[in-house]
Amino acid sequence: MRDTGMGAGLGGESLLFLTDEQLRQGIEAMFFAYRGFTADPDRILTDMEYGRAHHRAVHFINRAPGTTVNNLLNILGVTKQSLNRVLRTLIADGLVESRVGHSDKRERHLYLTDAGRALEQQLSDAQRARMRTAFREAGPDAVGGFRRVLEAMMDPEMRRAYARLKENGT
Amino acid sequence: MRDTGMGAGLGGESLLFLTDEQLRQGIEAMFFAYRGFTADPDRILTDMEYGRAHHRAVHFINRAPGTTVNNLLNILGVTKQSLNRVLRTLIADGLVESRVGHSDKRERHLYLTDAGRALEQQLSDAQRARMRTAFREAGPDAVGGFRRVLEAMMDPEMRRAYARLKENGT
DNA sequence: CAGCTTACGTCAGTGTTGTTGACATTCCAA
DNA sequence: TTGGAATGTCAACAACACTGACGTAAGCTG
Repeated sequence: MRDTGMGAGLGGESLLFLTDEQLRQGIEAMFFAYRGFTADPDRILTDMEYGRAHHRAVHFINRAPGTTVNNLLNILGVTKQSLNRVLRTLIADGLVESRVGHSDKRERHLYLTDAGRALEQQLSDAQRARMRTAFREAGPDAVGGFRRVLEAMMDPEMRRAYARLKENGT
Repeated sequence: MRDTGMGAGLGGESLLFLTDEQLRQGIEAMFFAYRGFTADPDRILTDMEYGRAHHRAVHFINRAPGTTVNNLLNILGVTKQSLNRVLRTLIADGLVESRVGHSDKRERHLYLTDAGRALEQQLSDAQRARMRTAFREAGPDAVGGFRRVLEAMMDPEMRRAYARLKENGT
């Protein structure tokens, strides 16, 4: 762990800091913030035939074009049957394209079509706008802390998936 | 907005900071972290007959004992039909008590029973443990940033609800 | 008091999203 | 080549959200 990196002088203070009340406030902050986080895309999606699951699929396909169903499954943390229902409608509506794997024909590689990219853009614009406002309001210093705490809150497996996507984007 | 509060000297840097890539990473961090955030209570709840909705109800009733149904509705952001289904089972199972209002007899005031408090304790222990570990790992400085960004991400209405609960806990 | 509103509960119907179970196809290795 | 593992699809079901409609009790107001 990185506890030692905090310096000995902070030991007492950090213990004092983590009162039950502070932790409870952190929990509630996560709850309320996540609501805000999903509110804008949700509004857009309900007008269409889609839900939050479609948003997630579109987001990560855009993020890692050519990804396989199995890979997407691990990232999203749902069963393949659940994902498949979503993918089926997205493919039927011409937002996602599924190409049979070249080397392994069992695999399907997923890509956004132009229409899919347009939807992703619309959804992500709304979500990024809120994130941008929040980052600006909280100040540059806060953003690092925000990201560090969130990363530490992830399950190790998800943490690795997150890191892989970060590299992807660079 | 509070943009001006950041000082003129940070303008360029903050603009540089908020690249699309940074924002997308923030979005993905929220997604993965929220999964971790709910994972432990979810595991406990599936063993019982309950779901995440029951957890939320129990959490906020514990947090604001004597709260009314209407108040809880606003905090949770669900329909009364949806909340009622949850409350009905919790009351039937003896985890929540519903008392008719003293001054306004239309209102029902909600309290946890001893059994309800026990469940809340069990769930919140797990969730707080993860939060504590994350806070420790990220360091004391990060916690402030974490909270500031989350608060800025909330809808104004939820922000007020959050602030009210914070005062409650003090 | 009469009529309107508020707070709460409930019944019925629907949609999204998760689950398990069963199955087809493809790959690979014994 | 045969059997097992991996990948993906189809079908049925459960949880939990939603809307809409209705009923009851209590408060408020003219």
